[in-house]
Amino acid sequence: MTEAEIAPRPPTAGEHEAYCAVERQLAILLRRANAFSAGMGRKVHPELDPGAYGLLVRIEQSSPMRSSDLAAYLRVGRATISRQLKGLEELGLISRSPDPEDGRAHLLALTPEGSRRLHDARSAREGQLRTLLAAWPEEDVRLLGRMLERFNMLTEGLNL
Amino acid sequence: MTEAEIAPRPPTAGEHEAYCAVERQLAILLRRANAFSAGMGRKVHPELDPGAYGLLVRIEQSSPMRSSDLAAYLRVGRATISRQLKGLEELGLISRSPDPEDGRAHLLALTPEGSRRLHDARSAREGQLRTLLAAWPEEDVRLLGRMLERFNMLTEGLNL
DNA sequence: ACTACTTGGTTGCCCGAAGCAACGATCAAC
DNA sequence: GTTGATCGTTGCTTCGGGCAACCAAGTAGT
Repeated sequence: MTEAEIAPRPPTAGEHEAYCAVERQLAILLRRANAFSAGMGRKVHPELDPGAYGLLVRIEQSSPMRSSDLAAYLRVGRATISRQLKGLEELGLISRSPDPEDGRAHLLALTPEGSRRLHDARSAREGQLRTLLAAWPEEDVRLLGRMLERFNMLTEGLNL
Repeated sequence: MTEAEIAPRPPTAGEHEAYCAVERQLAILLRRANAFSAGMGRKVHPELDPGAYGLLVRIEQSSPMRSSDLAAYLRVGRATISRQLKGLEELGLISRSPDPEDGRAHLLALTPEGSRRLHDARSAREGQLRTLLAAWPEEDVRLLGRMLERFNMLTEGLNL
């Protein structure tokens, strides 16, 4: 506890353990990510596939936006986004209008129907999370949210 | 802070906000999960695909184990596990020996080579995490690890 | 002991997600 | 105005994963 401050760079044993724990738990979570979000999405709405939910969330909070930005934000190629957006447009959940300032780009926005569906899905997911975290005190839930937010912010500007 | 204990069930406004924050950040993390673990795995070892890492971790800490248990733990079907294990066996990273107590089951274990590769990959991943979390004080890293662990434990016995 | 059901594991078939490359269309710069 | 970069879309492929069928091996019922 005393030598930690003296040596800022050498790989401390306790430091190693802390990173290793994060690495371990993150590996578990990421490995289960598919099954988890599928499980969440399945109960929310059969037709609104799990992947689409993440798109709608982002579109809502940053519309109007271009699909390239969405792709960069989610760390996937533009091709993937394009296909998923096509599906969402056919379902009438989003609209793609040409950007008046850039003839190449399209501006994305939620339709009223899309907005309604998103809010339904969100409250359903919140309900599932509520039952999952039922045993936690509210303060811990809040803390988990903050830690996840901080972690997500780290990967924001990164092209890893 | 006073009324929370009195009313254990009504959906408090602050409570709602807390769950909503977790839901939001979790959605982001899960949506990026593919790209993230792919990014981690790519730099670790080109031939050891990202999904395999999670299997090796679990096999190491719980060997000898059966593939069904592995499937249940990772929330995927036995078919998926079977295929991935076949690949790992062909690479010489794991061994599947018949269970002496149950003629149907196979017992999984890491080979020395598999153990070596796993440790290499783990320290590489820890290194990446270290650069990612470089700005965090050690205590926060530890806290993140604990919160993730608690969250993962919630989904442990669950068949969601 | 013979049959019937259950469980562990593998394989075939299919689907969805995602990357890569190529393309048309549109800016931007020189 | 020609060249180069950028935005979006589409074909092709790969990979992960679910579903169902199957075999082998336990387990239970009679």
